[in-house]
Amino acid sequence: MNEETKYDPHAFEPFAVTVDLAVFTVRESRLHVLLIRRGQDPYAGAWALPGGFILPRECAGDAARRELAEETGLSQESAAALHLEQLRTYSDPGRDPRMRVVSVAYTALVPGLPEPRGGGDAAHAQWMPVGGLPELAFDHARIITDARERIRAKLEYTCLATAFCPPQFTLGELQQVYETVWGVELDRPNFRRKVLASPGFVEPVEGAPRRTGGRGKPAALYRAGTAAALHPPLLRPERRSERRPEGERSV
Amino acid sequence: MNEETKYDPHAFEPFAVTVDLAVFTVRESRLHVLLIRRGQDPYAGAWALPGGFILPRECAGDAARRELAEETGLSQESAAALHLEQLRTYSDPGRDPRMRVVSVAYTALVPGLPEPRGGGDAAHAQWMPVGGLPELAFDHARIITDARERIRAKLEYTCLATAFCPPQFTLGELQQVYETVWGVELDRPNFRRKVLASPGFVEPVEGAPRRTGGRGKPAALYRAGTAAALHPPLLRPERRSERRPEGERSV
DNA sequence: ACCTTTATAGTCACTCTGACTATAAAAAAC
DNA sequence: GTTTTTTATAGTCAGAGTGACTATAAAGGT
Repeated sequence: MNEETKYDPHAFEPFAVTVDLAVFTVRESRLHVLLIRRGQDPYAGAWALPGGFILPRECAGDAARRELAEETGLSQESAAALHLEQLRTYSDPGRDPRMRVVSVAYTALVPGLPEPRGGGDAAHAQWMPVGGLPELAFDHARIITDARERIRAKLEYTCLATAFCPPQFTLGELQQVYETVWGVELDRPNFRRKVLASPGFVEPVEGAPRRTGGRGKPAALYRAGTAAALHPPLLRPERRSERRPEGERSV
Repeated sequence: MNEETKYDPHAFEPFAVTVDLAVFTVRESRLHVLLIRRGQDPYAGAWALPGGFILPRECAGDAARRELAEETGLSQESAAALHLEQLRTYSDPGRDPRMRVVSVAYTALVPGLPEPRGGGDAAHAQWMPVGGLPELAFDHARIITDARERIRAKLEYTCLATAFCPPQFTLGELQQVYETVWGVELDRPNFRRKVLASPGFVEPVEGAPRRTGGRGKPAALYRAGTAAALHPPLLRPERRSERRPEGERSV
């Protein structure tokens, strides 16, 4: 920042700085986002992303973890273990009708099961499928759109998908994550081959295979590996069809 | 944001919100970043990224464009044409010793030539090679590190590299961008083959080939294509060696 | 003229990928 | 209890993509 010639704290109206959280999970083969119902104006009664003000001695990431713990009833420790990633900052002057609010949006991915139960803010927290969301407060619909696109892209070249899975999971469950987030069907043997060929993506668990509700042959269990990036990347099939038609090639 | 239970503008010390700009260019096969010398404390005399406060009725992106135009002497129009991308927001409570400053960092890529000349803030603006930067003010060294990593990654799967090139460029120049940003040497025929096979990455210009300072065979000229994403991606060679050794494969 | 330099064309083996077939092991249907 | 269905896993094959490399073309330098 170059405040040298412009620094005058009174020359500017105060900015409020908040965090917003786009927390996603996969349930019943559908992507869900965590929403809360607003109790006050503006947008009283509307659904909104969880979030809140950054405290004076707190960075945005800490604020996001704190809000997430508060509003989902998660313990501070399990919130600390979550995959939380800064998405981007929304600063449109009109995005909050009351005052100038700049919001740093974060994305978190959680395994399917945990129901948001909660003390305090979590009273009205609820998972909603991202298809057919209601009207959302502020620019939160935009934030969700951006977050979804970010997740879609990151599944291609990172190991992020395991963040949607419980500590132990089958390759079928991992494939469901990809299929749900990308909205495509993938060939099972090919998916398996690529995942297992990506070093550090998943590691086999030596325990017994699971079967529980499953109708077919029991699947082997895996846990998330240590790698963060995926090489080679797992490209989504759609994009391949953006290929230029034959004969149009340059030179 | 969930201000419903917490909204009290006086409960929080005011936050200042700024933008910081990490503007890169490739000169003489080295990546350079645009820095300005600070005239005032804190960090008087130190080098810093250009940037400044967001105005009351301005979003962060507009502020970034305005500051960039002011501090590089670019016209507002050419600044509007630049590739400007939000990097991330830095909100550490101690990052500015004077007060709580949250800064939204942006990355911009410009073609090699334009020397920052400037009215106003630009008086002390200068391109500095990213290898061996001096001590920087605030957390700006961190911002530059993050920005470089972002650019390195985006060259793989987007057409971003053309933003470093003038309107017309040779494939050799484009390759230099990759080699400079990635810090690797690439095989020229293979690079050529991959770029031309990526639909919409570059388009041939029908004019005469250039030769100017060149010592060898004149190269054909290209301009940036219309595509934003690169399929298939141009993976940097380093990462391939992260491959897991033979025999360690799961299952 | 020759050498050097850069651009461009092409080759070849290897890998990766998508599409597909086959087999195994469980639950559900009969 | 046998058959059918379902899911997991193994394997095959052709085509695309890639790295390493060779060859030729067209300029400037000596």
